[in-house]
Amino acid sequence: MSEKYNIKETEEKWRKVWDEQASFAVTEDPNKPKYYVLEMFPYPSGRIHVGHVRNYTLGDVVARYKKAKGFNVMHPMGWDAFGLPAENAAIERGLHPGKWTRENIAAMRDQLKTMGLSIDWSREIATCEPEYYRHEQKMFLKFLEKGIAYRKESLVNWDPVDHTVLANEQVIDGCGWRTGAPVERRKLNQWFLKITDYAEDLLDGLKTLDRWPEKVRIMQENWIGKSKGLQFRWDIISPDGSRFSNCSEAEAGKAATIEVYTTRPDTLFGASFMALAVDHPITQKLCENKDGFEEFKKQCSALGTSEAAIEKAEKLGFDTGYKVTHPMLPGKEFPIYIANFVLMDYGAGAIFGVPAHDQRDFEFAQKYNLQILPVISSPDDHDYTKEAYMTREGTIINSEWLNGLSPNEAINAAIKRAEEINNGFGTTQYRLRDWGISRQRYWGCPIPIIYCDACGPVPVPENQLPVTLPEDVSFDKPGNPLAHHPTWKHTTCPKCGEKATRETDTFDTFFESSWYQFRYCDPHNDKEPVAKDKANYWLPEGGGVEQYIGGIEHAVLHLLYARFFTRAMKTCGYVDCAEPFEGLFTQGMVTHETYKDANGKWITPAEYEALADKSTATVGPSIKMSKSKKNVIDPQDIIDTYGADAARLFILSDSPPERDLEWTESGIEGAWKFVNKLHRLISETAPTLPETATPTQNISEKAADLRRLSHKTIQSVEKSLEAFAMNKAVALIRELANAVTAFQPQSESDKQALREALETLVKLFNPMMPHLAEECWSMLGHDTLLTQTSWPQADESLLKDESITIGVQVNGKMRAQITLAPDAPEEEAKSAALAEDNVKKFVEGKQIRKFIYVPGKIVNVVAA
RNA sequence: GGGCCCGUGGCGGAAUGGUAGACGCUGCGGACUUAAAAUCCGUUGAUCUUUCGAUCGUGGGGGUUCAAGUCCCCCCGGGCCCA
Repeated sequence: MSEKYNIKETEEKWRKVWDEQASFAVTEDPNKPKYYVLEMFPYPSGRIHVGHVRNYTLGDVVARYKKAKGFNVMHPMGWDAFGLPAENAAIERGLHPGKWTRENIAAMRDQLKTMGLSIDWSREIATCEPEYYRHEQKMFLKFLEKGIAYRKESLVNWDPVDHTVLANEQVIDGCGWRTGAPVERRKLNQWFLKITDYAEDLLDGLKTLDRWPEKVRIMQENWIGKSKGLQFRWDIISPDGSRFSNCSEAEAGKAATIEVYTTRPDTLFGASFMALAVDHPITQKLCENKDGFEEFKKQCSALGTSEAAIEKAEKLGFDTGYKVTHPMLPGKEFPIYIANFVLMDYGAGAIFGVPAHDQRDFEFAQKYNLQILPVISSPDDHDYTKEAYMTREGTIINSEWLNGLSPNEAINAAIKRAEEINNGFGTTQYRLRDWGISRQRYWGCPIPIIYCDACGPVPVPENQLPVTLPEDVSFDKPGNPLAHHPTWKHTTCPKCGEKATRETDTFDTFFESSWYQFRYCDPHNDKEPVAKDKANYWLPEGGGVEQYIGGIEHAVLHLLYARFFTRAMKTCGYVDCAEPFEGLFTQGMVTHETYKDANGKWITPAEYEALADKSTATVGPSIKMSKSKKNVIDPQDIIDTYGADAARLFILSDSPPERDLEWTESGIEGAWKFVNKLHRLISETAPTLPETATPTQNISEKAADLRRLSHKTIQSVEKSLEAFAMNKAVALIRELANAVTAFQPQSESDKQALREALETLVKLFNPMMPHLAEECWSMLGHDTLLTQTSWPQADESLLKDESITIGVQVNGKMRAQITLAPDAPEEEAKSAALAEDNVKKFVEGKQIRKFIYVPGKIVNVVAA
């Protein structure tokens, strides 16, 4: 009767139809509410992985559902196409990064297309193409004009073997990831964006993002790290007891001072040393000609620049021999050290050490035998000889006029006193640093600047944009191929016409992903990044991407940069939007069990399955898929074997999307079985159904039940999808499918109810399994596309049950069940409950003290 | 050290303070089949009980409530972020 479902053929058929009819192409339509669904775009590594499948399936469910609900949905896709892996491929395999990238894009586009995503492919972008990056060069120059971009010297991680700059994540245990050589700290001139100017606004904006996970907002808040503190001065004393002066002759005699910033002025009196950054302006003065200082400087530079590395490293200091006087304790002096854990970039590059209340200071004090004086008595007998007490709870002690206060009171009191004696002032600081955007790389967007000996850095004139990358590059030499290129960087100064050279650095690739949400609105505009009217339709003032979806790993950097960039673009008049992403969802990872063979070597799931004797192998925990652990599943194999719909269904059904999903063979098989079951159900039933699903009078009890379930399921699936609970939506759909399977129509009206149930079912599973849904819709006799059909409307009158079974408790324990109308009066519930044998049994001989009845929910008889 | 999240059957997971375990996977029993696969039906928290049913049960301990997986306090374990 019914043929086996040919998944591959059918899925291909419908994708072709959608494609030919441009079902997902979208334009601005002022008569429809818009809905912008965006998933974080992929890096074109060459093949999609299961994480992509999860990400894009989630987005597609939202996009298809919202489309059916009548929204004008934009669901675009593109490629985060610049980045280091392309250069690595060039070095390892001799492929040009551009060729490698574009081939990968083509391959991955084909793969993504087999997933059946409702994407408007006409909006596809690739950030490595001049059509894209020319606009960010223009924007950069505009930022420069507005003071949002600037140039300054800054520290980088330098690989002395490769002669190259390393990102923090390329520094492993203080060594270059490729060469293994100890990394050095170096100073380079680099370009920065003034994200710190927006720190307060970025913080304020977080409060409006009520459709973001709390966790991400907290992470960003911590990253911005607003703190109130005290900035004040300490006087320097020379080793011979005279007041030190680094001032000019004219000012000689005045004491030199060090500006210090602290968030913990409450611990002021616990100070026992002062520590300066190696590159603090005064450091060189204090250490001139001191034995061992140059050696110490080298040690510090070997540490690299990442906070994590500094945190882990042993705390080392160099004693300058100078002292400082405590501004609040006249006559009290402390040694000045240069310390490896103090960075010029943080605070003022100078700290006063309070070993009892800061862990780094504590470690430092132990090493150099400095006093550890507690100035807060902890409520819980803290052992000050073991570690620092950093909590802001307790009472201030050993602190003169601060004694007896709480730490928070003491902070205010200390600031007040410093201001009174004109020694300092209360101030706000941010942990957030300006965004360094220079990368010494080839495969990125060239920074459009020309350096002229006479004129300095000069912007590339607009008519010479875009500055494109040269194609003929070699990766034979270490370092940046742009810098080695024989001709590319040589040009003339746009101002004076003399010989000049181009900036050979390129932008950090976070630059591209900071504004792509705007580019999708107007992807082929060659005049400007985005036309204002299009931007204002999709991303208006006070609106953003309705649903953005991606991994939690981008919680801070990408999302913060994009929020900043949006503001910078607004400042420059490009757009009116303030917050780019209104709704954010962060999905969990996809994990898989790990396997080791008898020799303790990692083996793949397939190799494990193929073992003759599985007991020789060990099965490890289910962890994030990684090539090194070999627990990777290739989604293409899955789609080829089970079809896109089954892959999508499985990914949605087993776990809530925010949690980790464990990939299992039995899970994907279960999904595949359900796909086939639905197909069988509809292909067998469809021919027996009447043409209309008009509900009729006098229908059977069972048909009425089925109708109620159909309509209740519409409502509950809708609710689940709105709440991003895709796993629950799938469960509800399975329930309806089970009810439909069990339903045996006896009459014409039964069959109409059945048609209604089936059509509802198909519409409801369409967002999850779109190919199958389209096929079933067609089998049900429709010649219009389901993709263009609206979401079913739940009939209010069918959402209520005529009778309902509720539990009866006696003293809070379940004893029986009664069935009555949902709105039955208390008297009726009481008599029904007390008539139950099992209730009688437990009430017998007792007095009913209380009778609780929550209509439609529960009865509780309290008896004693 | 601080902040946030999580802990429910053999497993993934459901449960506006109101019948804990929906839905699925696995297992077990059965139907169909020469046989198997596929499919379909039944069953599947533990213990006790012939049945009806009873007792226990959401990491542990306390509390609030007629009623707690859910709310509050303490503890244990795991994860993430910040120090």
